Amino acid sequence: MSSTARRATIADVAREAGVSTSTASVVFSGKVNVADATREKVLAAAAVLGYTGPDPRAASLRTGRSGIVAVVLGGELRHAFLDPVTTAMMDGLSDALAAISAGILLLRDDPQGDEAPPITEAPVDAVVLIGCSGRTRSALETVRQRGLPVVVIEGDAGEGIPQVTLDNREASAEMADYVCQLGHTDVATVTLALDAERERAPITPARVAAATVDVTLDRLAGFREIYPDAAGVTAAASLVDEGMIAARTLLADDTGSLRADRPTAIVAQSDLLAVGVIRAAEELGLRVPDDLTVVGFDGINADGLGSLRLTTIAQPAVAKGRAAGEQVARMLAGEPGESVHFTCAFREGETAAPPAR
Amino acid sequence: MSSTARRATIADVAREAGVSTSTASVVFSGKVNVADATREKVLAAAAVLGYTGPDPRAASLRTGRSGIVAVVLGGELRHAFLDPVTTAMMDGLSDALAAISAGILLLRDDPQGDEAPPITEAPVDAVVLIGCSGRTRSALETVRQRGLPVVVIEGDAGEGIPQVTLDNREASAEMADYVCQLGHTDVATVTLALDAERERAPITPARVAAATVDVTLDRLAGFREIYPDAAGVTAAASLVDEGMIAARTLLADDTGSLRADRPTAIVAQSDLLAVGVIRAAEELGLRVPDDLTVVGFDGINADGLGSLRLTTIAQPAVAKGRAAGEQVARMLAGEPGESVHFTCAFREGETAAPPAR
DNA sequence: TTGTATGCGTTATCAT
DNA sequence: ATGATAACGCATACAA
Repeated sequence: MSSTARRATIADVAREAGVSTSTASVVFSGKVNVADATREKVLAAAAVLGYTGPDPRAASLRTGRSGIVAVVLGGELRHAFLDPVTTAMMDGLSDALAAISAGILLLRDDPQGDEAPPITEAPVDAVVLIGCSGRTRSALETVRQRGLPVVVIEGDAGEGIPQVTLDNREASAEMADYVCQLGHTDVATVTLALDAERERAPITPARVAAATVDVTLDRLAGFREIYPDAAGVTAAASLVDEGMIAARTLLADDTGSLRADRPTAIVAQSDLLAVGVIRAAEELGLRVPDDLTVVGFDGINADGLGSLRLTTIAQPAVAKGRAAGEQVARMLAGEPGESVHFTCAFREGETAAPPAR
Repeated sequence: MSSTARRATIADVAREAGVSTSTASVVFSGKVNVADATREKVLAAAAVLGYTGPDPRAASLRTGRSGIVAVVLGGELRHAFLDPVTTAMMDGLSDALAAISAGILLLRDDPQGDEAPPITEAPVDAVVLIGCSGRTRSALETVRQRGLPVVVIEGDAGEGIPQVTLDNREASAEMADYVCQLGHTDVATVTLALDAERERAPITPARVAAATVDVTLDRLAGFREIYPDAAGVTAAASLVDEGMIAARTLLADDTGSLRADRPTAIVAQSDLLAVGVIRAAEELGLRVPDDLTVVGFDGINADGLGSLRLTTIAQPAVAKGRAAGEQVARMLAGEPGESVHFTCAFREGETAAPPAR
């Protein structure tokens, strides 16, 4: 606990051991052969001085590598942990990054006061963006100029940046078509947030025009291919509670009683939202799917539905994360990064049926 | 894209601007007053050269700070993301760390091949350990010798390391006592993992003696205060599926039919496990709480129970995470860290009742 | 196999 | 308000 004494450096160790600093350095990095005798000497000296290995800060300045990959998440970190799709992607990502033994630095997207964006101040080797808003773009520009590899999951980061994408539009259209085939003409949608404001409100052309979240727009566009004029509401986040709030505005009036003009089907942009919609519908006395068809998106095997299985579109979330990690690994190895495209799969459940009326 | 050209450094910028490097540096750090005119010159030069601000690696070597706090999680990262208690703690932690604008570096506990432990090679300012096994101890020693602040959540890291603790034993005893008061004499427990092996097996004195996970041991000890001889099974992780597996071994025989000597109550060490126990019990034709009392631990408002509310012990998980973050902040500010102790609160639900027999 | 020399890009101290 | 200088601690090219 001699806190005043300067910590021992590799130079100290070398001196103590009676060797040169480069020899001592090599003992710890193990990149060059060292005679057993000298190694012992160095290790002994290190033990004496309480030297615990190279300082990561100095090493990273020297080598230009920190072994850290930043993952920038849109919205608050707490949402990230609460969203099953995000956790699944993190799962795949951490798996792929473990292969190059890189750590994951969690960074948030938001402004965080008036300070410089954290990405620009963190010693990272690469950056993975997950569903980030336009606000991140400028910080991203900085990162790119520094020559760091960048991969984007579900978003367009501009020219030459490898993306991991999903066929959101096509899959959404397929789902809407399924609902249409069932005979529904009166359909509404509950979407994810349109922008960083995350406002809960009916969808209007003006709001769509000003939207910045591609996922939301793409899924909405697919839905609109089949139902161009359908009503919709935006949720503030992909949460069960948000689905409930949205559903109430679609199904009931201000007094809480069912509206006569309520839709016979609701297409939610996420499974969590769909679960919320179902829960709210049941609270209002509607049976699913008899009185109301509800479909989701993601395929996360949501809990909380009792024995009902949600009709949804399954996306390969873990694979997306892994793909992003693999591209980072490639780029770090000097190879060019490539965009990777994934497709969803329709998954029939028990929450959709022909309309009663 | 002039990839061959060396990236501009602050020295280049200074030269271009016709000022000294220290002046240029100060323009970017903003720590000292600079004449507006010179600032403009420097910024202009930076723009010309495509200089995007100080290199974080060099800055962190110089200042000794990287703005990164490592969070070491026991077990696989994927489990961490799947465990509601962990995500709640991360939530509180990220909140507290945001206050000092530190990023969170996710590190796993496990051996990770034969390489050096990642903590020792990452440029971090502090370390938070969450439920780590003894294996981490040695790596931790290294970190401590480097003088980095360390805080441990639910675990003993030794001498002088601030801990964030929970009254696991007392709370478990309280819960066991509640079950006892209901009249149950035939009670079994489903525990969390005893060690890093995470074996699913009946609890034996030998296994307990060799156990390394304090949380499991403490909760078990509290339970044993009331039911010293009760049977128990360990689960591999805090997951619904694990609870189901454990429950089947307690309630049914190899052929899948109910055992005559089955318990009338099962005390699970986590809510997720309890949900699994309930699900398995229902599959076996038992009604909860009429035929079987099931209680949990954590208070996470688990989904998947239908309208049934779980009788459990609620722990302040978010507060625990926040407390850890606050201690890190304190220690980084030079003040001594303190251990913080939290207590749980019994929460009555609808999954416990007197035994039928 | 070991040693010598140099620079990675900053920022802090001190003087001006 | 600005500038000169010295570390920060290490890893590598090259020589011996």
